[in-house]
Amino acid sequence: MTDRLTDFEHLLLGLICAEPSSGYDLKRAFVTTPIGVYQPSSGALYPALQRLQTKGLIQSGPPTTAGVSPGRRRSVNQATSAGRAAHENWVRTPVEAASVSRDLGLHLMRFVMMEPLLTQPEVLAFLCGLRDALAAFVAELDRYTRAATFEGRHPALALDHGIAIHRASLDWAEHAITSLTT
Amino acid sequence: MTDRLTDFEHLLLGLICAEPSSGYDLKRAFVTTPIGVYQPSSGALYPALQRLQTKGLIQSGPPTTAGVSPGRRRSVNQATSAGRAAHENWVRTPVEAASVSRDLGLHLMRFVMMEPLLTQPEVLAFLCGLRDALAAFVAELDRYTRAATFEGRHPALALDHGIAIHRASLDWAEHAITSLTT
DNA sequence: ATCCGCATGTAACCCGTTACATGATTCT
DNA sequence: AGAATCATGTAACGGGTTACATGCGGAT
Repeated sequence: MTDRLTDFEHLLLGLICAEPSSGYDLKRAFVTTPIGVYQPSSGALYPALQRLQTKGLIQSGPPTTAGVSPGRRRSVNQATSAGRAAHENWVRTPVEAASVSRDLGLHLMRFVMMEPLLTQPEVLAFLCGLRDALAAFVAELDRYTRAATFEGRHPALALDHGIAIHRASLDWAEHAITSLTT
Repeated sequence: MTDRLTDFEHLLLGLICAEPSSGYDLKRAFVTTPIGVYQPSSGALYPALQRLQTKGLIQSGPPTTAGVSPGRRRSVNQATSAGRAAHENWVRTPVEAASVSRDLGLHLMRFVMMEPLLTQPEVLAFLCGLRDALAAFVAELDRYTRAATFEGRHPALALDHGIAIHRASLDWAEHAITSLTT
C-alpha cells in the first residue's frame, strides 16, 4: 500500500488529480504535451492504471458517454483522497542533488503540477533546491574538466555540452525564481 | 544475428572496441565517466556481455592476471571483426530528427566514440545533422509556445526550460562545428 | 448490415534492478 | 588460517514494448 510508485505512475496520478480522465484522455495528454517525445503504449498505460486502482489511489467510475458527444463510453478515473495525498506528497519531494541530472525532466513535471497545490514560498523553496543542485552539478563537471586529461577533442567537447545544458537549466531556475517573485 | 542491440549493449560494444576490457573495467568506466550518473549493475552488465558474445560481436579471452598486479584474474573481452563492423555501423547512424530530444545523450556518446573511427568530414556531417534536428525541435517548441494558451505560469515556464536547454545544445553543436574546422 | 475507428484491455517477450551466491586473491 | 575485497555470475521480480484481441459506436 505504501509501495513506491513508478515515475510513470506518479505522472498518471498527477494528471488524474489535475482532471479526472479516461485512459484515452491520458494517452492524448502525453501526445499533446510539449515534451511529446513520449507516447505511452496501451500495455504500459492500462496496467499502470490498474495498479493505481489496486492501491486505492484512483477509482474508475462506470463507463459513460457524458461529455464529448462523438465518443464511445469511457470509464473516467478519479483520484481518491489517498491518491491526492500521495500525489501531493510526491510533488513536495525535495530535489536530490545526487540525481538532479537524471531526474531533471521529472522535476519539471513536478514543477508544473505543483502550481495549484503549493503556496508560492513552497514553490520558491523547490526552485531554490533545484538551482542549488544544478549549481553543484555544474561545479562538479567544471572540476572534472580541469582535473581530467583527454586524448582527442571529442571528450572535452562532450563535457562542454553537459556543462552548457546544465548551466542553461541553472539559468532557467534563477530566471523562474525572479519571475515568480515579481 | 542481425538483431537490434540495446543502447546499453551498443555502449558496451563501443567501449570494448575502444579498448579490450573486463566486465569490471567496464563498470569502473561508467563510474568514472563524466556523466557518471549511471552505474550499471552486475545483473545488467554480465548478461549483456553474454548476449554480445552469443551474437559473435565480442569474444572473451581466458582469465589472466596480466596487466594490473593487485587484481584477480579477469577475462578480457575483445571485439571481433563483426563487432567492430556493428559498432562502426552504429556510430555512423544518422540523427533522427523526430527523436533528437530523447536520444541526445546517446548522440553525445556516439560523438565521443566516432573520433578515432570517422573522418573529419563525416564527423562534421553528423554534427550538422544534429544541429539541424535540434534547430527543428527548438522551432517546434517555439511554435507550440505561441499557439498554446496556458492557465497558470508554470506550464509556460516549463516550456521555456525545454527551449533553453535545447537551444544550448544547438549552440554547442554550432560551436563544435566551428571548433573542429579550425 | 457492414465497416472502420475508438477505447480498453491482454499475452509474450525482453531487459534492467535488487539481492544473493561463488570462487579467487591479497592482507593481517 | 581467516577475513576482506575483487570479479563474475545467477534468480526473482517488476515493468515497458510490441502485437494482438475484443467490443461498442458512428458512418456508408
